[in-house]
Amino acid sequence: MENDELAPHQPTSRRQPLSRDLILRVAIDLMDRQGVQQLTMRQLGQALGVEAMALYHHVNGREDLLEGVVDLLVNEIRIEPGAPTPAPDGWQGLLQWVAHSVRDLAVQHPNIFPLIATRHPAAPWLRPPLRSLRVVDEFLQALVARGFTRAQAARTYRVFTSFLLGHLLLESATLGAETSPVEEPLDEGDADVPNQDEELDLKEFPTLAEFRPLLQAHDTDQEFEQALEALLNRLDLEMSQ
Amino acid sequence: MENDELAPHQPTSRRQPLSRDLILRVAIDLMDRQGVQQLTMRQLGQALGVEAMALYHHVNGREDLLEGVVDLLVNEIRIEPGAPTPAPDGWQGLLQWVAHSVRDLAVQHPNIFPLIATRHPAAPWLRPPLRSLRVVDEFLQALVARGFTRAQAARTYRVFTSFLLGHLLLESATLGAETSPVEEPLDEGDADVPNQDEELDLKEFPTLAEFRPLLQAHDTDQEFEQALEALLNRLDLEMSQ
DNA sequence: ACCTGAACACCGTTCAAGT
DNA sequence: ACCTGAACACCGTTCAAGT
Repeated sequence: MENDELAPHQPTSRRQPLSRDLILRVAIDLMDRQGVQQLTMRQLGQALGVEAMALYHHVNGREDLLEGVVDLLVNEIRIEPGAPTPAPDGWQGLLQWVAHSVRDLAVQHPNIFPLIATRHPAAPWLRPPLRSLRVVDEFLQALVARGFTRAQAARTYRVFTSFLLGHLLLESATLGAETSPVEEPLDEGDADVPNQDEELDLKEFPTLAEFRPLLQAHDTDQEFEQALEALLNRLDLEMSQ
Repeated sequence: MENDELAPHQPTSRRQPLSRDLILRVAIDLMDRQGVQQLTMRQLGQALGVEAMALYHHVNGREDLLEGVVDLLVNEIRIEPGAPTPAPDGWQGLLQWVAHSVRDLAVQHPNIFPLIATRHPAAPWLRPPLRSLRVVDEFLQALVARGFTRAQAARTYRVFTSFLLGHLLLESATLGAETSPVEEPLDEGDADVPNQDEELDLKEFPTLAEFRPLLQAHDTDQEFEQALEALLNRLDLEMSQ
């Protein structure tokens, strides 16, 4: 019943030597399960079979740890597909590929994506979620290689990051709502109405009550594809002017 | 040189009686200046001329405080203009109005907007930044009043919130980067190159170095208007099908 | 070289006690 | 009714000391 129930990443036996990379990966694992705020240096140390203070030899404090986690995850984004899949030869295909690559990241780490979305990048002209130098460099190069002028590529970077951030932050929030426990304030006096999981008083908002089924019933995948399609059309229009 | 330099909201003289609303407003004031993370119950108490423990009579802990701040700010969003300005009679005019209303909020509180963007709403079908029951109710009603079917209104709510979140979170991040101090890790050995404010090593990324001026030079206002325009066109197209 | 023990300066939060 | 003092169980982080 205590809080040491989460299985440590390593069994009690031998442990790997500490390294920044190992620390970051275990941190990601813990954050995926509990959320970012609940991750503690002491808990992270324990999961690695080490005292918390040992982490400071590989990581420059908690802020640096979070920065490292964000950087590691963002750098997993692939701008061009790997060997088996051929590189898309049109810019539309490229943007589709990148969009899905980033979406996979958001869906796999819904509890961490808000951190990626809100941490200040190294420079103000870097925009989450494409906020690592390597990734942005590759992205812009890939667009230029497909015929964009530099001004068009820069503009596309801005429009595209806005699109990804809006859609994926909302999608990850929905996914994260189940995983990440939000402590209930407790006690309401009379626990009379046992309204399922969703305890929400819509008496004052009849319009909203009417709309509720419509608001929850929607196809996330399809809407992402549609919005992406609309974005590509818009860019196509701008390009040809 | 200590940390009690920020002027308390009240002069040392007499102070107003404590209330949830006053507490929230002072909290907002402090968060605007220092960022969310740095706000402490003890510091907030001090700014109100009171011990931290006194806050717990009006606010249900720190989480509830943050929730209250988000709720208060989101409820400042006006769906229809007030008395002097006439209500827009088309849905395009309505969405324009709301978009600017939300944008004002983001620009006035760039340090708090990430909190609004990432906190889990009361229900999974509520989407930041339009995440208060009253605001969403009014929003949907306003759309229906302008001829939308309910399905169209619900869909517009989703598309519109995605749009706002993407654009405004990125805009507020740029604004917040100046206000919110990020502690520098310090010491790099040789402090040889005194490169202005922006200390970033682009040697490995020549493409990026080339692009940098293009990436920072852009008109935020104009791009917001253009993107909004494009969104309205897209919705218009969908409507007429 | 890498990790630990003990300590410091903080947190949020509780609760009995004051007025 | 509302606020305070003192205390509890935590934090992140430091630093001298161990091996």
